[in-house]
Amino acid sequence: MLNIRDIAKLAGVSPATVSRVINNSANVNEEKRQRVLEVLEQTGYKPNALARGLLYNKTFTLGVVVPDISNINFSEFVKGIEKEARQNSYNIILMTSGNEPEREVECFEILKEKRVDGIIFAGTILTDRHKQHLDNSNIPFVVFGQDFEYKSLISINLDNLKASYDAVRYLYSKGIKKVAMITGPLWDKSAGYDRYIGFLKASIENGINQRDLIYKDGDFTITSGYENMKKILEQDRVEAVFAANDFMALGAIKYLLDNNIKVPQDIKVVGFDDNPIAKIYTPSLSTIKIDFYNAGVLAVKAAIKCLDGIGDEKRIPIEYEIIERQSSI
Amino acid sequence: MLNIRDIAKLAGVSPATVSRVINNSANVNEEKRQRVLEVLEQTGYKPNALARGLLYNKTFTLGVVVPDISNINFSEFVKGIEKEARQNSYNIILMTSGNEPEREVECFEILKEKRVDGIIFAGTILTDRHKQHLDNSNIPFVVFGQDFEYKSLISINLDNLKASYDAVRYLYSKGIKKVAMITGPLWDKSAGYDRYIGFLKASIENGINQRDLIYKDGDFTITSGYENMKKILEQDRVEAVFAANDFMALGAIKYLLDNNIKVPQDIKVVGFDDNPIAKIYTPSLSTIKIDFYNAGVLAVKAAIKCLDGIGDEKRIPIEYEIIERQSSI
DNA sequence: ATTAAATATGAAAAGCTTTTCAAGGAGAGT
DNA sequence: ACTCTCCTTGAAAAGCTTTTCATATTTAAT
Repeated sequence: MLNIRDIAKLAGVSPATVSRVINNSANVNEEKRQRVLEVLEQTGYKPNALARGLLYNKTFTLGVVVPDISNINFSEFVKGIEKEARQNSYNIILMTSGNEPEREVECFEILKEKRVDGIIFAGTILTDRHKQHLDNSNIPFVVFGQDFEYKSLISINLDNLKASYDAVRYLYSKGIKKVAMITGPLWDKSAGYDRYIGFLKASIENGINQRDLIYKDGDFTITSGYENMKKILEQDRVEAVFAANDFMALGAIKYLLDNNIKVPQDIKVVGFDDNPIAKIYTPSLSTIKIDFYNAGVLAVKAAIKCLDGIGDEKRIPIEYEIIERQSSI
Repeated sequence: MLNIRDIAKLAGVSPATVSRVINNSANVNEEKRQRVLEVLEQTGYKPNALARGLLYNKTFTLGVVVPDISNINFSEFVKGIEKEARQNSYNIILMTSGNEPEREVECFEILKEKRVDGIIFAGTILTDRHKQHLDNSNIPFVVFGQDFEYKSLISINLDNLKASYDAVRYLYSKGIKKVAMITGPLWDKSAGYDRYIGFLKASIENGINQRDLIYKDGDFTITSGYENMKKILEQDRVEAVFAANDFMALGAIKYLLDNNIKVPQDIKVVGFDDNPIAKIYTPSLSTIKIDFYNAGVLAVKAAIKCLDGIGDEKRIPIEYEIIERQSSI
């Protein structure tokens, strides 16, 4: 591949002059300028971003670490990131972690080697190894998903507790006596846990005794929604079910339909996430919609502001919205 | 951020020695080695990949250009790419083109600047500007989606015509008299066009007169499936509908159910893509499953082989499979 | 016509790592 | 004791671009 010396030789000028033409950084004799432009055009020469990055100590690259890009939430998130990054002439290096803390830290180290200007990380937990890495790194960090407080971390997060609380309150407001829940795994500080607590709070506020509450913990899969719905019905005849994500809600509906229980007439169902399926399914599924695309945009904006040294918001909230569809009317 | 000179100073050795320790490239006095390792550990130093890349003329980075990452097909594709790249210690720079040729070429130019080792491109058309770029670039190129023949391009593609032909034949084999189709946009050489031709071929082979064939062109959205199903029924009472993708198939089913037409008893429906929704929907949707994840894996394998100078397959086929579900039983 | 100012241009250094080359030191063999 | 090897180690160059600095040339001004 050609370098700037080659171009200079072809145009009969010095590398400095070529650089000046490319970057419009100083006056160049018009005739020479034309000669250089012509050579650039003919050769399709592009300056080596590695050399530039080395010089400026800046790569115009952001690292993005998500658990799984094929999850629609994260692909929307990444889409927002890519769009906003592009508009600010940044590119993104995309890495997936499978939600494994070890691999997450591995990603950080590789991104550090590649000298990305910032890292956007969708993760659930901050282990000591994460923190150790952060301590040794001065790369701006934006964390999405959990409400982390650690040094100069910027965190973008959804108030899962409140969103879940609102969803359950919405069901009670329809005159439901008792709402059951299919939760996600209840790790401390996880999104699934907060959603469960929101459910708890709303239920207690509606006069349900905590002992009488019905909830089963699933694992966010359709199958677990199906099976936990079964378990719930074996235990009690409830009027509404709130699931910690849409897949489990759809699994639950599937079980109900398979057993000739009408949704929403007999049992109302509300999910969480607004998966594209929610809209299409019959009956369409009421759910909490989170704008992951916008979250991605905000993450990039925060990262760029941080590395440009302007602005210093540390906590950025994500908007959500209850979408009412057939499953809970 | 620290550089290798700083580490050398801290450990009381020369940069060369630090380099030797990091890369295990030569014998180093054990005592010094320990000192260096200790400093590395304490500082969390990582060598600058830009400098390395400059030296070796190699970045261990692949460029990936897809139309839209939030499309499940492409996110599966990218997932496969990322996994296989990682296993070969490559990273990926992800860019989205929105299927706009101008932006695609823009992406190529940025990726060239960043000196990626190879480019994987999911696109539909090869304009003159694409070709001009390719002529000026010696970066290995893997194109996914269309059967491109241009210089040293490697192309990974699905035989859309044959897949569609098989799907329609499958419907006729069920004793259907006439199959209607909801096509995608019929640009020349596009996937949508090939799927239409496959439908044509299978229909003619089953004795349908081309004049009597019913097909409506949609735009791959659910809405267009819904509306085109209506148009088809206004024209003729068909027994089966083949849609060029699952979204349109689901839109069609929705229209049928809304109008009390039973699927599959009254009308059978087959889609294309095996969108995750296809499996979950009631009735579940028969479709053509394409392994996009594996396509991504193969793309990376081909790219790496090419840039390592081993192997030189130019055409790599993608496997597909008819998945029979409730909508066509 | 002469000096000051402005314009244009190239050489060189910086940014960071790796590898080659040369040299120093230690150990072994005669 | 001397020479030959082998092992260690550091200096320096290469990879590419940009910017500063100094030089050369032209223009303007007196």
